Amino acid sequence: MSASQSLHLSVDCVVFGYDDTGLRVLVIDQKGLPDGDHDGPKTQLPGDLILMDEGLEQAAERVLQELTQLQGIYLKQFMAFGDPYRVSELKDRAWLQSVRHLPEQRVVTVGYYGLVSLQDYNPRPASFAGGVQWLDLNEVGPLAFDHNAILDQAFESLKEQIEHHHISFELLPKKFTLTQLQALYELVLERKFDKRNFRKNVKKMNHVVPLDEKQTGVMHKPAQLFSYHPNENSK
Amino acid sequence: MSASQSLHLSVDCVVFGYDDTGLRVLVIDQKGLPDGDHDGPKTQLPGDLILMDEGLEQAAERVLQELTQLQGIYLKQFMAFGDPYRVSELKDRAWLQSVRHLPEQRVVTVGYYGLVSLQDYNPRPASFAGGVQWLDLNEVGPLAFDHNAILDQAFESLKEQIEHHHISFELLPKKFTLTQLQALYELVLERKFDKRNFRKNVKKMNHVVPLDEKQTGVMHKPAQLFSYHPNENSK
DNA sequence: CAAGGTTAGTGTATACTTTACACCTTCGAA
DNA sequence: TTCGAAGGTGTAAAGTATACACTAACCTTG
Repeated sequence: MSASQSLHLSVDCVVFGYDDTGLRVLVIDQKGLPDGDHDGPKTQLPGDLILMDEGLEQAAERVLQELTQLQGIYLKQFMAFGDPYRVSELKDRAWLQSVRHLPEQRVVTVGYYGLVSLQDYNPRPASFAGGVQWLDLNEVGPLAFDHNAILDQAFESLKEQIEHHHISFELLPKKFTLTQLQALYELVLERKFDKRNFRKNVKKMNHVVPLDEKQTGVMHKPAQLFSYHPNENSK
Repeated sequence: MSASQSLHLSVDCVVFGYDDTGLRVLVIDQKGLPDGDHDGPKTQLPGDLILMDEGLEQAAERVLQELTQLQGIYLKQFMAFGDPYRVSELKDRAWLQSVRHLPEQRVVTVGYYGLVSLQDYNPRPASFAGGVQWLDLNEVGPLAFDHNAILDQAFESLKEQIEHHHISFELLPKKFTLTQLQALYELVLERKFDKRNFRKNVKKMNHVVPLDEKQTGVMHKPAQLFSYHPNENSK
């Protein structure tokens, strides 16, 4: 019954970044791939095997830090992916052989999605060896392994969570305008909102508080800035 | 970087069963425990290591079948649990030593919750070697490992899912009354509903269809029976 | 410095949804 | 026949969601 196993466990991170130009996902190049005779995809989600003494979320944090320099961002587990052959497709062989001791080994992965404001964080992706890119969500090409499926699932989870939990603010700068907030909701939920109705709803939320400050450097009427205060529950 | 690992992966199942007496969870005795000098908990959620060539959901199905005879029930993955020390507590040592080759080994587990109608399925739990019990949700004592936390998380997920997906019917007999449906919602969501309003809402759902049949054998006005038809979407 | 471009910001009327609430019906048992 | 027990039904009032159009404030350019 308790069969002897030998499999690996990894975490993969789907990091969503937002700024006024849209919603993006962080991908990394598969470094160490010998140039030449491979035509499979060369990008993947940041992920790696977990270490023996670290927890899952801890592993996700470490992997992100190591591969992308990102630190301290919101992370949430959304699903484990354990198809026995998820890393065995032909297209992925070359890279695994160049990187793993046991490239044939089954790998189960736990997916985390991360949220980050591209404006506040400015994570200068290209600073690290091995390219790091922010791809527009609608222009993500084929990724390694089952990473396209993992990405889709992450986006589904984000959609479900954003309406019921206060996570949208993780994607926005600390000080944001209501137009930014609305645009974010429209991108994630893939539908439009009426400006006046949207603002009416926001004003009912006591965790979104107006600041004594306005936008600067814009060539139009500057907008009021708001910020997120998690514990403004009563009042 | 791609650290050599040696850890095990398991699935654990939180099977919720419902009948007119309430909502229950399936637990099993830790069989093979030497009697005597252990005073830790003796029950746990059904779960086991996954086999090398099976998927996660497949493993959950197999484990349930092996340990509890249950087959073909609704199963949904809800979370992976990977604390490095989740199976290392003192209370759990004795059992692991009696069952595993490598009792000290770290085990990451993927949680599935299952739903079953106790009335239709009648899974005669005690029929299998090693006790299988349906515990009332409010009377679950301490379980092995982190299984109480896993159970709590499963129940949270159930609450979130039941409102937006058509899973309540998995807990009900094929033919059910609106009172049964309402009682189920009240148990899961831990709040009361107004009978008339509840029924108004149900009647808007075209996937709940009335049958030409009534309850029998009750000592009061017999209720209309309904059943669930997944694909009654338009009309 | 005036005009034009651009986004910010605001209120009301209507449709829809949610809530609160009480009485008669139908069966089996006594 | 009566009684106990759950089944089944409608309406009014409150609250929520939707649709919709104009003025305000800043920057830029001529």
